[in-house]
Amino acid sequence: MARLDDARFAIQEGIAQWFARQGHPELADLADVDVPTETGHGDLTTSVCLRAAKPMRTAPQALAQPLAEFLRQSIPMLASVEAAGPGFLNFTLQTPWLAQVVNDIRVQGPQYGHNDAGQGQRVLIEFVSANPTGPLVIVSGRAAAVGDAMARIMNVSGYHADREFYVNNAGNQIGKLGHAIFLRIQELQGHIIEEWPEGVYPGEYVIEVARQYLKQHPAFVAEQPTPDTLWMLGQYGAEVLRSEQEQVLKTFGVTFEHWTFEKDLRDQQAPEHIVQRLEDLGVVQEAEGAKWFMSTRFGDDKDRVLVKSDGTYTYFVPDAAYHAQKFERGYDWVIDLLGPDHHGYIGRMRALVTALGYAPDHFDVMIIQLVRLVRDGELVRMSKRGGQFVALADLIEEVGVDAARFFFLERAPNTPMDFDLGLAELKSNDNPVFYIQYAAARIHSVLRQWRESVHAELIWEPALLSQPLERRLLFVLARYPDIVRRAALDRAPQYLPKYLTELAQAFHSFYRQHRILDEAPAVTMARVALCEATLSVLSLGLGLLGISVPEHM
RNA sequence: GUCCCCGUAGCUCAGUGGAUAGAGCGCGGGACUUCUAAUCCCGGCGUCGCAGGUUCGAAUCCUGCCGGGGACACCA
Repeated sequence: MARLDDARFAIQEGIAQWFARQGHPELADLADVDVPTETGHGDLTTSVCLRAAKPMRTAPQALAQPLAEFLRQSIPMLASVEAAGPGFLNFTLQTPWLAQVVNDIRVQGPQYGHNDAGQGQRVLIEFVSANPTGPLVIVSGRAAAVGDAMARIMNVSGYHADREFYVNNAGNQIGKLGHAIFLRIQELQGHIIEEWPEGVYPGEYVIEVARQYLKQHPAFVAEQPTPDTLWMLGQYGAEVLRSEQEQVLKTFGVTFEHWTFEKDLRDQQAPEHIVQRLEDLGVVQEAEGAKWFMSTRFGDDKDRVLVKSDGTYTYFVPDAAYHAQKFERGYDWVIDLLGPDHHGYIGRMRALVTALGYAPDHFDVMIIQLVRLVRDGELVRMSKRGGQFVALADLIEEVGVDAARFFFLERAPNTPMDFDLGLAELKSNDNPVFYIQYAAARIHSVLRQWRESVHAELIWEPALLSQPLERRLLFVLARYPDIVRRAALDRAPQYLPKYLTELAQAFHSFYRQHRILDEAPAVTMARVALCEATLSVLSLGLGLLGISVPEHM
């Protein structure tokens, strides 16, 4: 149990007791106890008097005074309880009690911040899932950073989260890729390609794939582009490109527990099965020569075609089969990270989940908005279609994994972002990643000198951490478990970068104001303990983001 | 036309129905013979797009409107 929660529960308990004594036990539910948004309103605050005044037919202030008095006397870890403003109660924690958070952090070690928000539920997070027809682009990096961080955050929040990459290696685009490879091979074998057919990838990277194929199959001669040949080349290219994507993601610190291939699902006749299953449920009808899923019955805008009049499936069918399979695999939560162009897809997929009898509110879609690259205030153009684009691999090479991940995670996933290349490259105070890492490096440096020095081993004394800047740092450290839990429940990884910036700031202020090593031994001991705790939380938090913790900078 | 997301400080953005709406950047000033100055300290009057509504209380919830972006295929 986290320290701040202990205080929160003690206060809620006290409030419940007091309301019970007033003959209103039901009002205890109104007791919110939160960290105030503004400093100067205590460590924790409640608006319960404002909420309870009406049902009790009295003024908030009339409740605040006696309740404050009661809580002051009944809750030991409180230093003060103040009635303030229109009827808020502001609580200040006893500093030595708060200082014990340093021990909590030491004792819990890597478990600090773990919480049970997920109650053991299994979660499948599907993300990136880029078509295997080219290198990963920038927005895939954003999805990778967000999906991976969400998995890490949920895994310390009582969920069992798995990461999954879905490979669309069975659709038309594979044929087009095959065609592009075929044409490139022809080029390499001396043909001149007059013009590129519509829809065939002209990207330069295809030349490399073609070259590689020829190296492995020197006898191949590109003459007739038969469907079989194009399909075979497409499969070959898809696997080469998918494998390159996997490597780039690995460099980026992102690995997947599962890779699911559309082709495997097709081979297992999953599309046939899902159509059959929907037919058995009586939610399919034929019209205009096609088979339709009556998704409007389940809240969708319009019904969706499953089987076209030419007898082939729409892309929705394999996707539907895939999502059904996710739930069948025993996941309690299915989370998809999708691009903004897919939001129309949410309604039909949720309708499907509902039709199949799974819990639609356990199907979450996080929309990952577009990323625009900016340098010196100007847009850096990227366009996959034109064959020129900025690849994720280039971005990583240019700004490094840590800066890239931090910038992607800093903002709410579902708002469009400008990625400032100039700022990310900067190894200076303006770069927020270095600001946080610098705090860790400073602590490492201090602790190194501490270990190398001659000193007595004392038990550190919490009462010695009483300076305002020490207290501020203690309080930020105590908030960490809350931040992690909220990030997990709200699916909001951006809470962590913000928190870590605050933590680094609290540390830098403290460090600038106070000496650590050349104080009286007992003071040094307490501050060393505080530094260790800070380093520990910085490391845990950066770890959840997949960002390194340097010992030197 | 229908639906979704977004409009908050010069810029980039936080903001969980609560108090005087906050950070970073930029700009100006100051601080190192001291454990890493990649740091710290000081400086913030903004129609929270507009108008209604709900509420003791709204940037936050509801309705309408304005502006920006996106989605609305028997394409994937």
